[in-house]
Amino acid sequence: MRIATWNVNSVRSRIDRVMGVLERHDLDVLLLQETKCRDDQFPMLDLAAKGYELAHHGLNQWNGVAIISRVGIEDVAVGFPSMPGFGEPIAPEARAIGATCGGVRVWSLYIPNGREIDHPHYHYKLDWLSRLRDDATGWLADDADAQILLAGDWNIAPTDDDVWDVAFFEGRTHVTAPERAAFQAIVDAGFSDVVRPFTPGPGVYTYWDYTQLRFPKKQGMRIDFALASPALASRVTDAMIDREERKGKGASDHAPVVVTLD
DNA sequence: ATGGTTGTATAACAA
Repeated sequence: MRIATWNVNSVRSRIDRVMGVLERHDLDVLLLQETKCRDDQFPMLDLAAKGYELAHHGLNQWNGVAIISRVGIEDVAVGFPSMPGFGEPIAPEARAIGATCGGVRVWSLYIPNGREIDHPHYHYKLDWLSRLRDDATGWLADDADAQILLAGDWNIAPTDDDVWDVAFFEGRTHVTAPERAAFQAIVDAGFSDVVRPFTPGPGVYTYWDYTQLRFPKKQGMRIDFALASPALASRVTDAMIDREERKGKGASDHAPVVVTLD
């Protein structure tokens, strides 16, 4: 079984690349973030022809998360139970969707960006991660053998090796101590990064800004992660970051992250 | 040069 996560940055503008990623990696499950469309706008025709089912949660042009699966989609959950909204008045956001696919509970997660340190969105980001940690801790408490994958765009570089220049990020989000602590708290709850052992750093990234020729200059960030529960982590036999997908005209600014299970 | 690029509800936007 093979599962990938990818911040696609608009599924409508990149459906051909989505089909290519599914085929190239022989994916059973693809978790997407930033689909940037409502449920009724999702381009499903080619996917259905290839035997894939869809669970999508999209409300507007900004967010949107999806699960594409050819091994079934059961018990779909729109958001995790304690997930907070954002804004004034507080509005729900399409940043998490969960389902059981082929016996694995998968979550496609689009963690809030944070925008700027101490911006209201930054505090929302930390609250969002704290509530995810609390819920995920409960899932493992209910069933220590649960096979759960928390995967997506975390908008956090957990270590200095995960950014191209530490000095550049001073005073910016994604690398601050509270964000890194929030990420580590989920690791401490029992969810381990199953990709890093197969893609050791530094200099290994999943995201490159569109501007400033960041990709050809190899100036990226590792911010997309697949965190697995203990029972699922023990099944992982391989993982890779599909840097090739970032090349060429019409690429997303993120690369797919692919995990292979026994 | 608070600059560049890309997405879409084309905005005094979000990423």
